[in-house]
This record gives sequence, C-alpha cells and structure tokens, in this order.
Amino acid sequence: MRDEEEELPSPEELIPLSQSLITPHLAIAFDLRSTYHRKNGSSGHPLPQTTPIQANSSAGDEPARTLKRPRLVWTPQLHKRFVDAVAHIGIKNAVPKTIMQLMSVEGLTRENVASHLQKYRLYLKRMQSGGGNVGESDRLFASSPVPAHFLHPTGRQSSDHFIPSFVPMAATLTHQQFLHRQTPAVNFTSQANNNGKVMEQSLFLARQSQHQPVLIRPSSLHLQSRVANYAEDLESGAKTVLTLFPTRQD
DNA sequence: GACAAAATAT
DNA sequence: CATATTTTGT
Repeated sequence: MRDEEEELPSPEELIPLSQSLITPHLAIAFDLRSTYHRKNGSSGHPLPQTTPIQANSSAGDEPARTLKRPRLVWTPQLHKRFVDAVAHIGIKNAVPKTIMQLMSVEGLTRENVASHLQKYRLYLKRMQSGGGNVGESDRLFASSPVPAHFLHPTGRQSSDHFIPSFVPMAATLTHQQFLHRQTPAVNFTSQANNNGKVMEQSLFLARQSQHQPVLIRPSSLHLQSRVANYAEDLESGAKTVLTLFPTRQD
C-alpha cells in the first residue's frame, strides 16, 4: 500500500534557507574545495542562519553566473522534481530547457538537467531490458517511481497524461537547499527494492556533509522570493501555466 | 585503482 | 538537443 506520494516537497525541503546562492567572491576567497575538515564535534552549525552578512546588496549579487559553481548533487528530492517535470511536460517535450524551466530550481542550469536527463534515459533503457532489474547503482533513480509513459512511447506524448489534482511545484528552490539543508532524515520508502535488503537511507547527504566544498557562509535572510517562474506555453497553443503556491494569487 | 556521478566537449 | 568523452568524487 503505497501512500500517494505527494509531489510537494515536505516542509523540510522548503526550509527558508538563509543562504541563497554562494557569493562568488566568498566562494573564491575561501576556496575550500578539499582539505576542509569540519571537525565541529559539538555544536557545529546545522543551520547557518545568524550572522547576516551584508552580502552584496548594492550590485553584482548576480548568482555566480559564468563562475564555476560547485558540483551539483542530485538528491532524491531533486530527482523527484525532475521526474515530475518530465511527466508533466510529456516525454516527448521533455528537453533539458523545458525541464529546467518547469523545475524552477534556481541555480539549476540547463547543462545540469541535460546531463541528468542523459543518465536517466540510460536508466530507463536499462530498465526495459533488464526488466526492472536495477543494480545498486541506480539507487537514486529507483527512489522515484517511473511514470508509465516513460517506458511507453505510445506515440502520444503529452496528450492523455493528465495530472491528478495537478500539484504544482513549489516555488523556486535554490540548489543550495538541496545541497546542504536537506534534512538527513529523508525517509523515502524503498518501494522498488523490496528484496528485504534495505538500502542505506543515509544517501549522499551524509557523505556530502563532510566534503561539500560549498560555501557555508551565514548569509543574510534575504529570501529570494522571485517566484515568478512559470512555464510558458511550451506546447502547441496550450498554455501550461503553473500556479505556484506561495505566490499570493493576484 | 575501480566505479559512479556530474561536467564538459562534440 | 543528443550523445560521447572527460573530469571529478567516493
């Protein structure tokens, strides 16, 4: 009995993370790529919310564009969002750009999606051949159910895949939220591999925490509420407007 | 050093 | 945009 997996991220995921994006300068200045041992035994700072830095409120606070941003880690939640986006768009129209737009995850680049999409397609292909036989490798992909149409190029792509109650995606999330703040208690039910062997649910989050080069500088609490991110009509005439929930309806 | 994941190049 | 190759992290 699988409970209806809500597409809406749990509150944990929507934690009003303070840090929005890594400030380029800080990232470079600190340059803690490796050799960064956080041996904060006791307190540590699970939530850098205080000590608001002045940031760059003046100018140039542009999200590290054109700068080397840290390696993106695809968490199950993020992947879920990815799958969700693809499902809504339709496997045919599921191109990196469109997917990226629908995901509305700030900081997520088209390249990120493209790369992931490539791997995902390989996974789907592998699954069709292997017959659901997934290896330990695909644990990430296995964490999210694969919509039927994905394995079913029935010819119709984005026609009949209706969305029950159409749960819109949350507002723009920073990839930082996925990278860091993610609650380690991600209890995603392992529905696929029920071979009695429960995979580690620690996920990369755990190991991520100890080596993520990402700057964890307490940023100010400026929440980027630029939630004006909806998908434009990507379909033929059909205007698929996503209503973001947090945006107070006009 | 092998492997997987993500990035980058074609 | 898709695919191939390379880099990077575990």
